[in-house]
Amino acid sequence: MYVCGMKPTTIFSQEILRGTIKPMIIKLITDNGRMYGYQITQCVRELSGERIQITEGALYPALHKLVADGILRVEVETVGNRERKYYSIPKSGAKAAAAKLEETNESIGVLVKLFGLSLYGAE
Amino acid sequence: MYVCGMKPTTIFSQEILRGTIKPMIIKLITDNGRMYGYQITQCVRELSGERIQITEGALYPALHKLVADGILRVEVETVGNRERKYYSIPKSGAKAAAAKLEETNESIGVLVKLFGLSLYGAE
DNA sequence: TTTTATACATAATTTTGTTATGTATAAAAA
DNA sequence: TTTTTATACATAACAAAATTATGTATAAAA
Repeated sequence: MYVCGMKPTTIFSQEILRGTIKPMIIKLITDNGRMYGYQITQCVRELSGERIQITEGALYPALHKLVADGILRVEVETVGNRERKYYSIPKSGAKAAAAKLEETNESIGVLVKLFGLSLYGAE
Repeated sequence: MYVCGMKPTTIFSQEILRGTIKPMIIKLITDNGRMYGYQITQCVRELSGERIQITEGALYPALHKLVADGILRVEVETVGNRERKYYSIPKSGAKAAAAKLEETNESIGVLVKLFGLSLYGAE
């Protein structure tokens, strides 16, 4: 599980992340079925080895945009006494979500090539 | 050599590129010794399989910023009757340039991991 | 009882890009 | 021969997408 309080120990370029937040959200929800906003930030934080902290100012507008675009659907639930907004991918958004991920994967592949890294399985 | 007029045939996310222009410039100049602006745009275009077209509005401010930061040095040359500004990495900027590339590589590595791709040689 | 964590949200500002515009030379196409 | 395309630089207006700051509210831990 996620352990809080750890500080990033390695260098990381926040700027590279510009444009990756929405794809990341789609990726996580594709993999996990449904997630709520705060959970997404913690999940990304953990998966990135404490390197990426998605800020609220970026997260919530991104989620709202994805819902407006029909790629995500939202369901409100009250847990304890607190509100949670669970996001998932509706059938009607599955195709767009998959296309976005495909596009993102290819773009990362191009970056990998340009910077001289090697992507396992790439031609 | 570069052949003009080809149109991108594959999907590509321009947004993913946000933040990658300066690292790309550093990478290309590190590899090639010295380059001028227009040459950089064509090189990136070719290496990316016609997917990435760096616009002048992004390129020149980025180059000027890198010079201002001491990471690049510029030398003006007249070729034919036209001006070229060659950029290279001065000894005094080598460390910062290498650090920036290292940071970029690690960031791309994190993206690769988050999106479930595999980087050859990664642990 | 104060701080930290959870959970949402928006407004002001900054960063970083695109699009449009500008100057100028050289080569290719109509 | 004239127009278009390519080369080569640059900046200004605008848009997108982030950070930072602020706000509300509950729950748990220090």
